Amino acid sequence: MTVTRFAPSPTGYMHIGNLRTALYSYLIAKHDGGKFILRIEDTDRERLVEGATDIIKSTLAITGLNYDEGPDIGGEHGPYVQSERKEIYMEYAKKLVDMGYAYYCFCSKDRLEKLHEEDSVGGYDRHCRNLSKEEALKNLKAGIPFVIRQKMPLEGTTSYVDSVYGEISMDNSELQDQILIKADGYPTYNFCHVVDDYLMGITHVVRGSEYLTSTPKYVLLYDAFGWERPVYVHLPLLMGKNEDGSVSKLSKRHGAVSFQDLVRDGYLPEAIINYIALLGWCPKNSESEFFDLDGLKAAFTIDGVSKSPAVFDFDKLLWFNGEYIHKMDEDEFNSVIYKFIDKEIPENIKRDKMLSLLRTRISTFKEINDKMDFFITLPEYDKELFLNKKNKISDYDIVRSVLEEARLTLSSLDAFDNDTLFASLMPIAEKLAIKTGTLMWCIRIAVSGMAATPGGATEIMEVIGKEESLKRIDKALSML
RNA sequence: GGCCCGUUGGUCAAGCGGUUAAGACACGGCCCUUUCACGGCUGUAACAUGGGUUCGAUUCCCGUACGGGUCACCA
Repeated sequence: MTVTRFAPSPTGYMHIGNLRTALYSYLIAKHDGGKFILRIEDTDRERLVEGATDIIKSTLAITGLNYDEGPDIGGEHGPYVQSERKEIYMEYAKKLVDMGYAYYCFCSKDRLEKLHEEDSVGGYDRHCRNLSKEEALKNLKAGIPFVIRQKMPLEGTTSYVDSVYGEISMDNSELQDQILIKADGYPTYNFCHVVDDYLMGITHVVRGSEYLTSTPKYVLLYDAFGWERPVYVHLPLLMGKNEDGSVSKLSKRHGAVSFQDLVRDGYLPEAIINYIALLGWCPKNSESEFFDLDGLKAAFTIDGVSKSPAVFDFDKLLWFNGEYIHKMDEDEFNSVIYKFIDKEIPENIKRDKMLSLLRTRISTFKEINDKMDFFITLPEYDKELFLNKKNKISDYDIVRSVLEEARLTLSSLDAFDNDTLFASLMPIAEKLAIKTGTLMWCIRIAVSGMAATPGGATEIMEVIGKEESLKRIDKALSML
């Protein structure tokens, strides 16, 4: 059975690149009807951020990436938080020492720093690699702080097969004797993820391609223990476009790059998932770009994963989001949008009508505020706005005639819905011998103060009501 | 700098030895229309570069350039 995991570090918010990794990991498991595990990698006690785990869990819950095993819900391979598994790692590290694949190192941090200064290339000089057992034991007994390092082969090469990048080979001389257990007794990522992946039965290790060159070290660990190596699936990185046109790893300076930022800005989780699924992966035989989670589960295969880094395109996300919003039904939309409306809506305004006008014209929920402003208060505008070449309005005489006629008609109306308004106003066009467009243009400008509006003149009037409509027409008349 | 990986329009990308080199976003035009949006139609725009291999290379191999990643008691 395919078993994958998402193993984030609780160091803050949920970066969109992390989310994509989680998504792909989930999809690889679920495409095969396998299991998806959540594991919290909190061995860096200094970078720990309170609440970060909750953000991870809530993000997975909101996006529907439900895990079969993990913190809270448990499972047969628990615990799922690495800090609670501390002893396990030490046990395995000692095993490695006994087998000759690792060793105790008593070098102080000061010594290492000095080493680093002297040798600009960096790296550890393997000072303690050949310490005798007796010496090591003596140091241990004396209570000298230690770390445990992996003993890399000095010669030869190590290679493995990645399922997206193919065979990766590294000269063993490139491999540092990396630290497995830190001086504080906690394991490093380099070690504990291998132990956990093995213990938890992970069959496919899915992660960003920044691990491509360190994986030989992990593979060596599997080999040392005699464990079967997992399938590696390294993902191309997500990039952001810089102002100067260059690209670099997607980060905060590129804008809203966390899931919660995006949600706060009015993006739909479904749209975010749909968009990032397509960043670095392409379905086979695709006719549509729209996928919900079930669709992705069915379509996702590793051979569709791309090797080259992908630039995160906010424009396309925006488009996706708009499409998702436009597809929502009104009730659904209305139940979500109120959270984003940050101003009072006056009594005279027909709220539902206004929202339905706006719904198909926004791409994020947040846009609702700016777009509904003119309903609430008439913007300042110049009377030149009435002049319009296409409608053959070149002077204000015709505008005045239209508005005076419209005012007369409107003030006698009882019903003020779109159909009634349209039917009542149309005769004016005939009377003044002008086109519908010309007629409505004048009225729309008067009641909106804008050249481009959501909805036509009569729709806008229905929303703002009779009194306000007349007031705005009077205002226009007084300007002319 | 060493090592690893990558390179198809501005962006995401299909392609996997012979194609008029798809499609989507963005951009331009036209149509629809009481403006805008939606929708429909349409246009501009790409195989980094030099060598091979081959009857034939975007596709395979090598070099170069460019881009990215990595060289932590971070993950």
